[in-house]
Amino acid sequence: MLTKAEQTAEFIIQTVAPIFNKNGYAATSLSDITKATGLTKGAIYGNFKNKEELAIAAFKMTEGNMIGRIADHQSLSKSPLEKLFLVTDFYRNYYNFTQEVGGCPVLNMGVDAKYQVPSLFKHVKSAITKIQNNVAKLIDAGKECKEIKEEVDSMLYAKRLYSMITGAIFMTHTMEDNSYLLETMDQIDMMIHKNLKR
Amino acid sequence: MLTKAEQTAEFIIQTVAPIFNKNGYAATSLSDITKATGLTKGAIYGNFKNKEELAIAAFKMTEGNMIGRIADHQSLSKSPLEKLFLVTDFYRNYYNFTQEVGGCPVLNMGVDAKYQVPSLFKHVKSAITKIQNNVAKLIDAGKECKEIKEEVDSMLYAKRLYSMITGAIFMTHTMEDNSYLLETMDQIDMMIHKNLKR
DNA sequence: ACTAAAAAATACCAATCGGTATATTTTTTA
DNA sequence: TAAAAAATATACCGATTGGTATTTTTTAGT
Repeated sequence: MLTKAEQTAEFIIQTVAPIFNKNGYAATSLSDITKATGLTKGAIYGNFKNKEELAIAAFKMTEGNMIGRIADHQSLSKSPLEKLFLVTDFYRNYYNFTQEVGGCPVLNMGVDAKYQVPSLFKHVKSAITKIQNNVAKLIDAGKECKEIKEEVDSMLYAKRLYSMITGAIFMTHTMEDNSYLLETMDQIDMMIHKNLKR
Repeated sequence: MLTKAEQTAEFIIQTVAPIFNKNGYAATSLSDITKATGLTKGAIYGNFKNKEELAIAAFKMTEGNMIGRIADHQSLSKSPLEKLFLVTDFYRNYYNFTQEVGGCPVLNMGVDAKYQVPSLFKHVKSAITKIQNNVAKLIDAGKECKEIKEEVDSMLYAKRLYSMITGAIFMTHTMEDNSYLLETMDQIDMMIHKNLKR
């Protein structure tokens, strides 16, 4: 059973994560946080050391949630190649998903935290590495079961894939036009068919 | 001849642009601005209505500078197809360029200003539209002089190109690894050869 | 060189910032 | 159910925020 404090901490994180994600670290004030949660500074600082630690906790929660969703979606198929297509399939609905949480956490915090909150920025880098490695491993597994060409450079394609996806996320969000995301996923699917598939 | 005020305004913009670009709008304080310029608030507010107007002026300057550099680089060739390759060539050196000015202004401000400074965000969108239209026009010109296939959708490819470039910029900056930018430019060059070139 | 106008510096404003020490309330445990 | 412990609220801190009114300095025109 969770203690009261653990419940509160979880509640604060859930409430505050989209605010940090939307507004960025500096533009999210303690009063924004108390107003949104309905709690006082006492409760916030009783559960978190400071604003920075709270922002990190919030990002880690959102990151975990996101990676979990991708993993869940991938589990729809056993085939590595199919799982790759499920990745693009996941990102086809990403605009809706990210609007719930105030934009893409990796993109937003990657830009926001870089020069402002190095401790948080490290977590962004690690999140990217995780997602990228997941794709690389998928490609390797695809080679092993003869679905994917032996000669493809899995890391090169993992980087390509995630780089393209992130670009599409940025464009869709700033141009407020989902077609960037959809067209890029089509393009990636084509790439998988042409360059990866055996 | 420029008046004193015009000189000062220009100096303030030049000094302050990289700071806004690096730190974002909210995290750039008036005291950051006075410290960097060596001027007082009186001088700042004598030349700009407020922080917001200054941030916009700073972005417009950086944007103009950037678009100018792309245009200059394109003028190295008369051929539309060659100009397309010069675009990717430009972005191969983009990591160095952006480190001077504290990161990519379009990317940074696109993320930073979206929910914070709508007036500034509009300018980011317009900057993207300009660059994208420039690429689309290049493709159209390429069709006209028979360098590029008649059937290619110029807008689709302009969006693809800029989306991929932006993704690579983000990845290179947050992973602090220039290979994303270089590999993406290789990939785009390949795409031009295979899908656009006649 | 003198003067009017423009520009920049100074001094100040209320509001808000992140954070803390203390008091109060709510849980938990005995 | 009473006491101990944990969690939350209150009240406060100095520093800084963006912005302005006023004074001083500098520039430009004669």
